[in-house]
Amino acid sequence: MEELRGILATLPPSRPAPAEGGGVKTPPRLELPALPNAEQGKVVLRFAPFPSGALHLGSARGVFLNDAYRKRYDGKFYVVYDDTVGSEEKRPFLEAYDLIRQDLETVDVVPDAYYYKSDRMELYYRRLPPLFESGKAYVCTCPAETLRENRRTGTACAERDRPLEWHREAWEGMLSGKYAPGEAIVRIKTDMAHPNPAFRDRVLFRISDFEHPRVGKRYRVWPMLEYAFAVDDLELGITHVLRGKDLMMEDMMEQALWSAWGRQGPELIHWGLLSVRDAKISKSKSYAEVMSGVYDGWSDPRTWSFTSLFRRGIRPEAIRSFVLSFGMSLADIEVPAESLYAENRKLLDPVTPRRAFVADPRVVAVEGFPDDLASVSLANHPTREELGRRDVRVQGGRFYLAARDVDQHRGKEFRLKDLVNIELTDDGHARFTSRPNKPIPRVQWVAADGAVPVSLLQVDGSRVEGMGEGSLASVKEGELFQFERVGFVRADPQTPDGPRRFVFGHP
RNA sequence: GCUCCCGUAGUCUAGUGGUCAAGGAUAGAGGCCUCUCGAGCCUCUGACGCGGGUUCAAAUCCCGCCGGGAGCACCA
Repeated sequence: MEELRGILATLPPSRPAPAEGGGVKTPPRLELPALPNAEQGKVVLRFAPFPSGALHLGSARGVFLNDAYRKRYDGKFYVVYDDTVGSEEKRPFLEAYDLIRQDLETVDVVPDAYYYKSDRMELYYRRLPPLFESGKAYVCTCPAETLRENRRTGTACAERDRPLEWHREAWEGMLSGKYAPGEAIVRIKTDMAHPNPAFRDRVLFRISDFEHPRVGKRYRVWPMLEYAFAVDDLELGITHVLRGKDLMMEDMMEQALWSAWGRQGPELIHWGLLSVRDAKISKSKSYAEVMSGVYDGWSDPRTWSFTSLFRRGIRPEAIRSFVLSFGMSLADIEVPAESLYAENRKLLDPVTPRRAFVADPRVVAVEGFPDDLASVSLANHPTREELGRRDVRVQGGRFYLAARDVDQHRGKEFRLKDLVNIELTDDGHARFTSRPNKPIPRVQWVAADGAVPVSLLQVDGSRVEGMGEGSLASVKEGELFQFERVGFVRADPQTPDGPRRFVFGHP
C-alpha cells in the first residue's frame, strides 16, 4: 500500500463559480512545481492502493496529486491495486477493491485504467531468470532469524555464491512446492556491506500459503512490493512515480533492479508524510469496527473515509484544495482538520441555506406574545437574497430554546433572533417585552408549532438530539444546510417516522 | 545505533542571491452587521532553528551544530 500519507495551473473547473456580491472569496490559484522531464501528453502516473479498506483522508494526497498532474500534463493515470498476498497482519480484502473504486468516483477522480498485481504474476516471474543469470539475484534458504543477523553484521550467506544452476533449481523448487513458506526466498544481490543496513540483499520473492481474495491459491510464490513495482513501472510505461517519502528506500531497490535489467525507470518523486490532527486514521481499526458493526459502515465519520467525508457534506473540491495546498514539500506535516473545514466552508457558505436547530431543547411559553404575530419571514442567507426566504409560524408563542441558552439567560432580557425580545424569570417563566431589535443577546429558537425532532450525527459517532424548524420536515438526502450557530450539516436518508437525520460536517 | 529526509509566524505554505523592512491561507485578538456568542465583512498580532563562512548583497549557496521525521519485515 503506498497511498498512505498525500496544483495544477488552474483549479478544477468543477469549483463553483464565485457569485457576484455576497462577499464570496475567490480561491487563491495554486500551482504545483513542474515535474522533471515531463512532456505534455506523455506523462503516465499511477496510484497503488493496498485493498484493505476504503480510501480515506490519509490517501488523499496520493489521489489528488496524481490526478492534478495527470490533468496538468494531459497524461494518463492508472490505479494499480497493490494486492500481492500481504502478510498475517496485512491482508487484502475482496470488498476493498470496489470500495476504492467507488471512493475515487465519489471524489471525481476517474483513472484511465485499473490494474491488479494479482493478475500480473507471470510478468513478475518472467523477469527473474535474467537476474539469476547475471548474478544479481539468488535463492537463500537461511531462516529468517539468521538472515536478519547476517544483515546486521554484513555477513553474506553461504548460498549467495552457489552456482547458477543451483539457484535455478531452487527457484523451480519454490514454485513447485519443494519448499515450505519461510524455507526459501529470492534475494537481490546488492552489497552485504552497504552502508544502509536496510539495503543489504533485500528479499524479492517469498513463499506464502495464504489464500488470495482474487486468485485464491493459484500462486504460492509472491513478489515483494519493490520488485512488483519495478516490473510494473516498466511494463505500464510509467513516466513519473509520485509517492510518500516513506517509500524512499524502495527507490533504491527499483533503481537497482532497473539497472540489473539494463533499463531506465521513471522519475521518482516524493512528498512528506501528512497526518491530520483530530483524525486518528487507522485502516485496520476501521476495517475491524466496520465488520463488527461498531461503526456504521464505511460511511461512519470515525473512519475519515472519502465516503464519510462526503456524507458530512465535505465536497471533493475541498479535499482537493486541502491536500494540493501542501504541494510536493518533503517536510513532514501535521495539519488540523480545521484547515479542511475552512476550504469546505468557502464552498458551502455562499450556497447553503440557514435553518434553525436547537440542541437539548426546552419548551418556553412566552406570556403576552403578540396575537397578531402569526408568522415571520426569514432570509435563507444573511447576505445572499437569491437564496430566498421562508415563512415560519410562530403563533401562540411557544418555542424551543437550547437548555444552555435557557440557563445562561435566566433572569435576563434577550432577543429571540429575528423575532421579539423576551425576558426569562428566575423560575423559568418567559414573558414578552418588546418587538424592536436592540443590542441585547440574541438567542436561537425553534417555534414549537410544527417543529420536527432532529438527530444530528457527530464526528465521534455520537448523536445530538434536538428540535429543528418545521421546514426540515420534508428534507431529502444530500441537502446541505447551515444550522445557525451550530455548523454545516448534510441530510442523511430519511425514514417516514422518527427524527430527521443529519450529519454534522463542521462549524 | 546505522542510512536517508526535513527545518519560514500556533499550523500549512510562497519564496531558488538583490524587487523580502518576507506574500497567502488558517488559527488567535479587536471591530462591523435592523439581528448567526459558531457564518460573513474589516483591521491587527505573528516567522526565515542556532553558529560560522562565501558575497557588494543570503530565507535563498557552503560547513558545523541543534531539533523533527522515516526506514532498518520472508508488510504495504
